[in-house]
Amino acid sequence: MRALDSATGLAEHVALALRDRIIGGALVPGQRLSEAKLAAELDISRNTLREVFRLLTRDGLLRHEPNRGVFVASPSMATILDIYRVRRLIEIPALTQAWPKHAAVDRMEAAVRIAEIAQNKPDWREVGSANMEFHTAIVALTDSPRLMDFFARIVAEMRLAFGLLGSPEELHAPYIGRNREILQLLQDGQGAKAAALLDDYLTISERNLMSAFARISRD
Amino acid sequence: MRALDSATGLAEHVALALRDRIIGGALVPGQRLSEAKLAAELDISRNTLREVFRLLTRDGLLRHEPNRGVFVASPSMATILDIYRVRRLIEIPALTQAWPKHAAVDRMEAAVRIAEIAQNKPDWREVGSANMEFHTAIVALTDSPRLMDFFARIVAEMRLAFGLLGSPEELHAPYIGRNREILQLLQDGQGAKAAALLDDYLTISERNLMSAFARISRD
DNA sequence: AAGAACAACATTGTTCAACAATAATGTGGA
DNA sequence: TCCACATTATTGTTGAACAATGTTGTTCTT
Repeated sequence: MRALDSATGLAEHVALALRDRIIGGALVPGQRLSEAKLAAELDISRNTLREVFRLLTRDGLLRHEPNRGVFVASPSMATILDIYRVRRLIEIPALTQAWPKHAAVDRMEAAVRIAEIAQNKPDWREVGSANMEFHTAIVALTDSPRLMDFFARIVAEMRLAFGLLGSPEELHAPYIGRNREILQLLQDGQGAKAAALLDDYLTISERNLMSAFARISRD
Repeated sequence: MRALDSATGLAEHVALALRDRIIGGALVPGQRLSEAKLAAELDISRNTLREVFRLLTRDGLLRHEPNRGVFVASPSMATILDIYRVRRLIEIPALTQAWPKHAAVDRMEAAVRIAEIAQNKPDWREVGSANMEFHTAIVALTDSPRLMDFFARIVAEMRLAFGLLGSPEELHAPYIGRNREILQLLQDGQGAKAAALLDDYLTISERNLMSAFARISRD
């Protein structure tokens, strides 16, 4: 038997580890992942690795081509556009109709605080994580298990894109203060205004991502 | 080797078949699916069956409990509520901002026509399928691969709920004419009005489903 | 007789080795 | 050079085996 895993599921455990390597940029987008090599490297059987692949494919981090293998997903401009369209569709109504005392508001507040602390270290990777958590908490305001599942996939894809782009400071730093404002408005019962601010945020963030993307595309 | 499969992937092929059995009601919601028995019955290996399970779990048709097995998902009222909330969130903006000459409009029209023909046979199961296709086409108006993926899962879960409820006539018949109207408004460039009509449709449909659900819950 | 401890039993989780099916690669001939 | 064909590598699938966990049934105690 392998090492004792914390919860359940060796596959899920390994998937977590592989996800970090993908998001962390250790695996280049577009790169093919050989079943035999990776299975040996991760010290799991091919069958289990295949399950890991399926899990990560579901999250949009891997792409599976029949009889050819799996590849690290490579986000394109179309990917970014689609992601932000989805984010707009989900996050804005979530904020608009949110109940200011919803438990997820505490999650939002905690995320903002963590981001502010990490900003002073500074630890931009943690700022990025906290920012994602902030938006995940926004979706949690809906209490919709399906939306939360769906958004988790979106978050994974965004992290992949961020890791690909590097320069976490310029990608995450500008939004910490804005998140605090959004939170404040929501707590004051002004969900609509908070949503408007979020809309701005999404526009700016999307533009930033796209231009960073254009930059590396010229290489 | 097994029978020659049409496209690629024995697992996907079997998943299709199993999905039909689940949706068709051959498998009772909540029922546990034994790996050994099902693998023998479907004439595939346990490993492949496990992959099938994962595919259907992703679609929300199966529920996986670690070390206990997989079970046919059993939709609850909470499921229906969540599904309709998601449908509203996705379908209404899709229609509102749709381009009347989008290719998906043809899919909508084809779906309406098929439903009208099936209504006269009458073949209520086909009416149901056509109705689903109509709404799938609405989501396709967005050109968002992520939304389309997501909605496919929602559709699968709805079909499971419909199959569970039976009485396809009262569940599907009332909406054929309304779908035609929605299509007409969209083609006339009145996306907003079409969306308003769709909103009504969703309200009525949700209420119908819920009351049908309450009926069987009293058994 | 009721309930708890414990021993079978069954099922899922994971691995391994093998072969089939398909794609990628290399080689020879026109 | 480029096509056809054999070779090789990789994925797809299987079956058997064992470990880990859950379930069930039995016995012992009170």
